[in-house]
Amino acid sequence: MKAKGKNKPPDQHPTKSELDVLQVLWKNGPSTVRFVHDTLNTLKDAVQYTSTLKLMQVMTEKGMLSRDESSMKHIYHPLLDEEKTKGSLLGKFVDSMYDGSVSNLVLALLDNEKTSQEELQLLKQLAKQLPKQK
Amino acid sequence: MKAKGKNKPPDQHPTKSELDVLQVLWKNGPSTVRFVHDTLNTLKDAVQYTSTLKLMQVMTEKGMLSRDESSMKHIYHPLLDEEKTKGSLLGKFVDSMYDGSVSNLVLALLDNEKTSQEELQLLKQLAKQLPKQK
DNA sequence: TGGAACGTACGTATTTAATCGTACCTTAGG
DNA sequence: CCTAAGGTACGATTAAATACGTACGTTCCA
Repeated sequence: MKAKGKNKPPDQHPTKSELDVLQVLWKNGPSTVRFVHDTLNTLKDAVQYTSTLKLMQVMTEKGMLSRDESSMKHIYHPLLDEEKTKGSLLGKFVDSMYDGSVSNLVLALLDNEKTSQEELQLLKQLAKQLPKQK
Repeated sequence: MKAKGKNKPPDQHPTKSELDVLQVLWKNGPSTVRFVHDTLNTLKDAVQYTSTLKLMQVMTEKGMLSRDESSMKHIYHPLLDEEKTKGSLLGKFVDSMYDGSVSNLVLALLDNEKTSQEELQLLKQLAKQLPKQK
């Protein structure tokens, strides 16, 4: 037997912490709690192992993850699709921040420090041709 | 006297609800609780007036808003700058969702349903020239 | 003039995310 | 065998965001 989840409706949106866990699984494939925990805490503030364990157990109850319990070290699998999930979150973000207008978002990128010089040049070009704001 | 706030450090990031309030103030200028409440609840799930009132009072304590109490109907002013606040939130979003890569975000927009046909055409053009992912 | 309509003040309940501590298994090695 | 290392299970706690109810003040006009 493998990949045994508590089959609940895989609905709701992940929280910030849950998204962090999902990112690790999407990027590295099904993993143990230990792996996810170590990966996240190399770069972050550091949290107890049991906190990560609990988080992932709760996510499993919520139907976001399933797990393979066949071996002692459980392997967790993401049940949410990366593209769909991110697409949905992006949509919500655009709605609440930019009035649902992708054009507005692109314009905002022009002023954002995350945007590289190279990207900036291209965006400026694009901006000139963008349709009027919704 | 006017615009009296409890002068606290105007730091931290707004929550979802707080952002909603700020959006109304940024868009319409300083307003009463009544106006903000009605504006938000025309389009949303509906919450009690006192909930909005309390939220805005708490935001004032946090230093996100100041208020003019000279008339009975208090007028609330946003203390956070719209561009700076949104820019910061956008940066965090790009970091947690797209590895800090604006290019990745733009690519994601190609598949998002919020993107109009018109915008889509332009984005496709842009995408071809985007720098390699970070 | 009195009461409906509309405001604010404020204590508090509810919910949920996030974090731990502790108890208890399993396994490999000396 | 027995114990240290490393897992899992689970109850409990903390902190913050949300959401109300109730008390009470002001205004205006029927």
